[in-house]
Formats: sequence, C-alpha cells, structure tokens
Amino acid sequence: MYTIKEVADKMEVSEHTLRFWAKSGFFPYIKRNENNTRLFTEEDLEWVKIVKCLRNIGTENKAIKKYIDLCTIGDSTIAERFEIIKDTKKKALERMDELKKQLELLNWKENYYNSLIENKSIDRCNPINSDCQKVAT
Amino acid sequence: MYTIKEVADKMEVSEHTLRFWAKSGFFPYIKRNENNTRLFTEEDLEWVKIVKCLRNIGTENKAIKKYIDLCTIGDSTIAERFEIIKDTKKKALERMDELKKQLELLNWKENYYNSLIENKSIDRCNPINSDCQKVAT
DNA sequence: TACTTGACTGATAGTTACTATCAAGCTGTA
DNA sequence: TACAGCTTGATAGTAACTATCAGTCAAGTA
Repeated sequence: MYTIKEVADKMEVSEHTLRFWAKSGFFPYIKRNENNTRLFTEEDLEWVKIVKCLRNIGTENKAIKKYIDLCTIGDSTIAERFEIIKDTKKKALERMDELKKQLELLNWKENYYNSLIENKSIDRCNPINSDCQKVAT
Repeated sequence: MYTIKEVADKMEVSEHTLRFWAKSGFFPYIKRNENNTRLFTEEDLEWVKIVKCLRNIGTENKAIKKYIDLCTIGDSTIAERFEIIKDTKKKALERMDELKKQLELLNWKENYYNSLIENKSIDRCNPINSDCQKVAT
C-alpha cells in the first residue's frame, strides 16, 4: 500500500496530478485509511500506468474516463475496449514515426552546430538557413 | 509562397495554432503582402518544422522563443543553441523509450482483448486484473 | 504535555497552450 | 452587385495541469 507521495515518486507523476486524476475518476477502486488518506495498491499502480500511457499518447481525459468506465462495467464492453486500444496503438505508432523524423532533424542540427564549434569556423549561413536546413530524408 | 491555410494543410498544424505561434514570435522573418496577409516562404516552413519538433518533445513556448531569438542573434549564440539541441535530443530519446514501453503495454492489451473475443470466452478476471496486468518486461 | 514537523486533505486560483468565435476586410466569380 | 471564401486581430473559452492555502492528523522531540 502506497501513499500518494510514494506513488508520485515511483511512477513519476506529480502528487497534484495524481489527485487531479483521482478526482477525475481514473482510479475507480482506490481505498482510503481511517484518516481519509488515499492508499494505492499494486493494482491501483497499474491504473496509474495505463492512464499515464493513454495520456502520453494524447488521449484526452474525457476519453480516458470513458475507457475506465468501460473497464468497470465488465465483460460486455470488451469489444469497445479492444477498439480503443487499437486506436491508441495506431496513434502511438504515428507518434513514434514523427519522433523518429524529429530526431533526425535534431541529429542534423547537433552535427551542424558541433562542426561549427569544432572547426571554430564562423557561421556564414544566415540564421534561417543554418537552423532550418532540410534534413536529407 | 504559402498562405496560412496552405501551411496548415502541408504541415499539419491548425491555422489557429500557426497564428498563435506567429504572435508568439516563432516566425521571425515572415513577410506579408499588401493586404496584410502572411505569406510563408520555404524557409518559414522550416521554422514551422523546428517549432513543431521542439513542441512535440515538450519544450515550452517560452524556451522555444528563446531558441528562436538565439538563432536570429547569430554566430555568438552557437554554443548555447548546441546545448539546447543536445538537451532536446536527450528528452526525445527518453520519450521514445517511454513510448516503446507503452506500446508493449498496448500490445499486451490488444492481444488480451483479442483472445477474449476470438475464443468468445467470458472475461473471468475482474476489471483491474484484466486491464492492468503487468506486461512481461 | 506541549510543540514542531511532515504528510495528507479539499477548495480555489493561476498558468500554459491552445481552440473557438466573431466582426471586418479583400478578392474573384455569377 | 452580391456572395462565397479567404484573410486579419481581438477576445473569450477550454483542457489539463500546477500552485497556494487553510486545515487535519500522527509521530517525534523538549
């Protein structure tokens, strides 16, 4: 059983955000002790994980709540949950692709700046060209 | 030369966001025609690309403005820009790693739901376990 | 026993980065 | 000439945090 602070550290989500998520109904089975303090079980950590996952991929909170609700309803919602997960996976792969391209751009810039510094040469390109040259794709 | 609408389509950024970014000073060299309409050059598109890149990796707008300003200052800021790009690249790699792990989770869930549907079996796990089982890492 | 420290609570306000709505202006076709 | 379709800036609204605050509680120390 973990306090909100321990969960924040363990899962790398701020206490504020965890409270906000709790208030949003993202942790449907969470328990409290006699002092009204939230105590997260291992299962609750798994809910944190899936919420973090969906959030990171850009799923909006309303849609996350919908998914959580479907989970708590039970068997009858499996097909719908399956679709949500497939959609999310698709979005995740798109993000991954975009990130890869953007990493290429950053690599190009890193090399560019590095060569300018190493050679101690003067940047003769104007800022537009030096900073925005196309990456060879 | 592209209008804001054309840039929005081409770069997959909304017109609203482009205007917001323009107002934030993210396109320092942008020109207007005699009717005050913004016209984006190819170089401006490269600025859009780098802003999109930084934004996507989580750089906040204030920091993006700082980078843009450094670019427009010129040679003297190359070392500083180099550091920014290195930091951004680091963050991008971290995002990539996180995304990979989250894709594993989604894959696990996809398979799980799929097998439940295919076998037409009943979901015997409670919602917590069915939706939050740990992915074998 | 009194006091301080530290973690928790909910309520509320503030911030960031959009996102939508609006009135107004220009342009090209019917 | 009208109107459709694009643009503009100003302004308001929204999502998702993020920070601040007053208050509760338990444990440790003087």
